[in-house]
Amino acid sequence: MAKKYEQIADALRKDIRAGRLKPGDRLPAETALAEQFRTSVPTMRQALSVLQAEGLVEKVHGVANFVRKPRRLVQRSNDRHQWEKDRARGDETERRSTGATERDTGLAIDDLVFSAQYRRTEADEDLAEAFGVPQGTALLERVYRTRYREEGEPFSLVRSYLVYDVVAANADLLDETQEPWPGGTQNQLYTLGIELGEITERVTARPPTVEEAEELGITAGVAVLLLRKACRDINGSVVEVSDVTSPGDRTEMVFRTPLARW
Amino acid sequence: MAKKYEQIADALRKDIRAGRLKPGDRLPAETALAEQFRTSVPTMRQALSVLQAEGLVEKVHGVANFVRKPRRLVQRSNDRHQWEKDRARGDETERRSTGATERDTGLAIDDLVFSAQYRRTEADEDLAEAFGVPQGTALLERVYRTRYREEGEPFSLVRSYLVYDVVAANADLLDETQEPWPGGTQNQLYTLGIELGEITERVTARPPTVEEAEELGITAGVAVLLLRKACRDINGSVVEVSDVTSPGDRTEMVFRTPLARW
DNA sequence: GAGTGGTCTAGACCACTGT
DNA sequence: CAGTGGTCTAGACCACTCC
Repeated sequence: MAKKYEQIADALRKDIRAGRLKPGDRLPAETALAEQFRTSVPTMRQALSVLQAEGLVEKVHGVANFVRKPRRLVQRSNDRHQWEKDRARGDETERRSTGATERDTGLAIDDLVFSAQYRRTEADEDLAEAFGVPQGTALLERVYRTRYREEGEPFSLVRSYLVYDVVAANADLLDETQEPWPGGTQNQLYTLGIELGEITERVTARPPTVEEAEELGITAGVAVLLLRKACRDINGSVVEVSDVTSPGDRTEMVFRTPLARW
Repeated sequence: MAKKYEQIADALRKDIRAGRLKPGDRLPAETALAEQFRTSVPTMRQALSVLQAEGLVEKVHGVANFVRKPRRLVQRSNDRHQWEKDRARGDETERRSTGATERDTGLAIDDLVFSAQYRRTEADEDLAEAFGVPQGTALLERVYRTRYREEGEPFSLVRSYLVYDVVAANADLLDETQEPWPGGTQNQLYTLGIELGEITERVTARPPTVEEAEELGITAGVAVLLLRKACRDINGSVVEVSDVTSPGDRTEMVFRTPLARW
C-alpha cells in the first residue's frame, strides 16, 4: 500500500515533467489542492514538501506554491587556476578582457553582476591552522557575490582571506572599490611579488544554514556545496584561503588531473 | 517570537553538544518528550525532524529516536590517481600491500570491507556520450561497496563502467571473484596494454533518493555527493567511467592542482 | 502483544504578501 | 483588507521492532 502523500507527489511530479505544469506556474491554493486530491491540508502540504526537497516546487509564504524554474548550471573547473596564472603577468588590456568566472560559465562580463566587500578581521582557530599562523593574526576578508543578471540570487558566495600585513604592501589591494580586479587574485599577488605553486581544494556538502538558504535562493532540503581552496606560493606557504559556498542543485565542480607518462 | 519547534530543537541541540546527551543515547518516546516540552506530538516530531536533517538525530521506526554517532570522515584525494598509476606496473606483492582506498582513509585493509558485483549492460544515452560510443554498446558494469568493519553501512557506492569488448581480452577482468584486484583498475587496464593519460572528475550534490538513503545509512535531508570520474588513455579516448556516491555529511574530496612555474 | 514511530485527519490561529 | 502559506493542537489508526 502506497503512502498517500507519495502518490500525490508522484502525480504532481509527472505533471511537471510532462509539461502540463510549466516552470513559473502558480499552483492552486493548498486548500484547493487538498480538495482536488481528496485529502487533508496537512497531507497535501507533506506532498508539496517532498517536491520542494527535490527542487521542483518553490513555496512562497503568503503567496502560493510555484513550479520552480530550472536554473542555469554553473561550472567551476580547476583549469582556471593555471589559466589565471598564465595571464597574471599579462598587460591590463588582456587581463581586463575576461575573468575566470566568465571563462567557467561561458558568459560575457555583462551577463554577470559582482559585488565585493572588504573587511579587516582576525584569524580564528580554523583559519590560523589553514594559514599556519598564530590565532588572532590580522587577515583581510573579502566577500564576493556573483549572480546572473537575469536571476535574483547569487550562484556563489566567496569568502577569501589574505594575511593583512602581506597585502598592505600594496594599498590598492585594501580598497574594495578596485573590484572586480582585472586578472583576479593571482595578479594581485603578483604585484606583491608572490607566485603561486600549488592549489588544494576540498569539497564537502551539507544542508544549508537558514542564512545560506536565503542568500543563495535555495530552499531547505537542497544541499550546499562547500569548497575550501588553499593557495600555496612556490615556497609552500599558504598565501590565500577561500571558502566558496554554492547551491548544490546547480553547481558542478570539475577537476582535471593529468598523469605523468610511464 | 521564536517558533516552538525551533526552540525545542535548540534545547536538544545544546544538550547534545554539551554532552548531556551522548552519541548512541536513546531518546524518550515522542509522547514523553512532547509532555516534557509541554507541546503536542506533531510539534515535537517537527523539532526532531530538524535535528534529523542536521544529522544529529537518527529516527528508527518502531524503536526510538537516537543521538547519532558522529561518523568517521572519509577523504578521497586526486593524488591517488598518480599514486595508483605509479604502482600499476609493480609486482603483485607491492600491489597487494595497500589499495587506494586504504591510502585515502589511512586504514589497514582489515578495517575495511569490500564487495563487488559485475554485470553486463548496455550504454544508455548518458554513458554513450561519456564514452563517445553509440548508445547500446555493451559495457561491463562493476558495483563496489566499501564500508568500515565497525560501521553498518558503506561510505561509498561506486558504479564503474568499461567497454565490454575491450576488457573481454582478459577473461580475469570479467570475473568478480578476483576482487579486490591488487593494484586496482589502472593495473587491470595495464594488462590490456592501456595507459591512462588524464582523469576528469565532476562533483555535484543533491538530496539522496530513497534507495541511496537506505544504502548509505543516511536520512533524507542529508545530501549525497556525486562524483563522476572519466579516465582517458594517452590517446584521449575515454576508457573508464565511474560514478561515486558518498554521504555528504562524512565525505571530503580533495583535489590538488600543481601550477607550472613562470 | 506491548511499545514505538509514521501517516492522516480536522480545524484554530498566526505571519506574510499584495491590493 | 483578503488570500495565502506556516504553526500548533488533539487524536485515530497503521507499520515496524522486539520480546
